[in-house]
Amino acid sequence: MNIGDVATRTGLPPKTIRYYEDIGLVVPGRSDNGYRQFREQDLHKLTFLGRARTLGFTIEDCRTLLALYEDETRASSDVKRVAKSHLAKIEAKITDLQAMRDTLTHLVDCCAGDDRPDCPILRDLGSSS
Amino acid sequence: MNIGDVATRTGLPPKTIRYYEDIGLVVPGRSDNGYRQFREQDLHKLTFLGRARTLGFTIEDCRTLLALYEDETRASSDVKRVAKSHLAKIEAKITDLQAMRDTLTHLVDCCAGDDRPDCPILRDLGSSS
DNA sequence: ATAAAGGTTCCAGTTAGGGGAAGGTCAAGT
DNA sequence: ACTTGACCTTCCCCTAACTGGAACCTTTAT
Repeated sequence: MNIGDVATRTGLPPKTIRYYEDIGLVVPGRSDNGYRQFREQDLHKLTFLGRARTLGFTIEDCRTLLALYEDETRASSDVKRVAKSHLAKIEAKITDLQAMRDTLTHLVDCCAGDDRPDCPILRDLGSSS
Repeated sequence: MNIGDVATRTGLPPKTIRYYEDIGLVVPGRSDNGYRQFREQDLHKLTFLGRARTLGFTIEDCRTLLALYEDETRASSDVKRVAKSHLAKIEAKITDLQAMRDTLTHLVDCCAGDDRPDCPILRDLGSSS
């Protein structure tokens, strides 16, 4: 299977697939003409990667998860640890963003948004707090 | 005032302050020895930048906001527009992260996390859905 | 005199790819 | 047989917003 077909079937852009080969996440074979040749196994791995990335795992997380995925003797606790650590980061980010949102919402609500120059948003940004 | 003092008073690292000069957000003077000399006005601008960045505005947003801040004749609606656009992006990100969190939470809850290899997390990642 | 603490510039690296150039290959149509 | 267009290849530069480090200079304290 050529890279275009893999791209279609996994939903990943060809560029991304080549990148994943570059950093050693997949190792497709090569045809005589130099084209990459993907097997079902590669496709499966790439699908795995796409799904993990959708869930916000970093590439390094993906590398770890992929190794666990391929290790038939792994302990599920190892996987759970990675997932929980990632989950904690996501929750921290959500908390951060919510704080930003709350502050900004308040400021936006306070701003008249008309032709006059007076603006509570700028007033807040200009204060040291 | 030297960069170190400015760093202390604004909470921004010296590296960041130099970077902001590089990209033209502040233009401190120079002493005979080549050291940057910051005035109160620069300090004020940097504080503004620090606060705006804390609220997640991009550097380009900051550039816009700073220009509005310095323009005594701006319309508050211009500021409000930038803020609302940023707010929308923040809310989109929160929604994204919440979806990730919900999926991951579910998966983590389903995983025994023991010595056995069976793991719903990997099972999910491996499936095309 | 010397050493520590501060300042300077410049270069490289970070994430996870995206854009685009220059060129080789393959299948179809004329 | 030739050409066209779609596909593939490698290569290099670009992104955001800094951070780290090297090599070097200046000021301050001992």
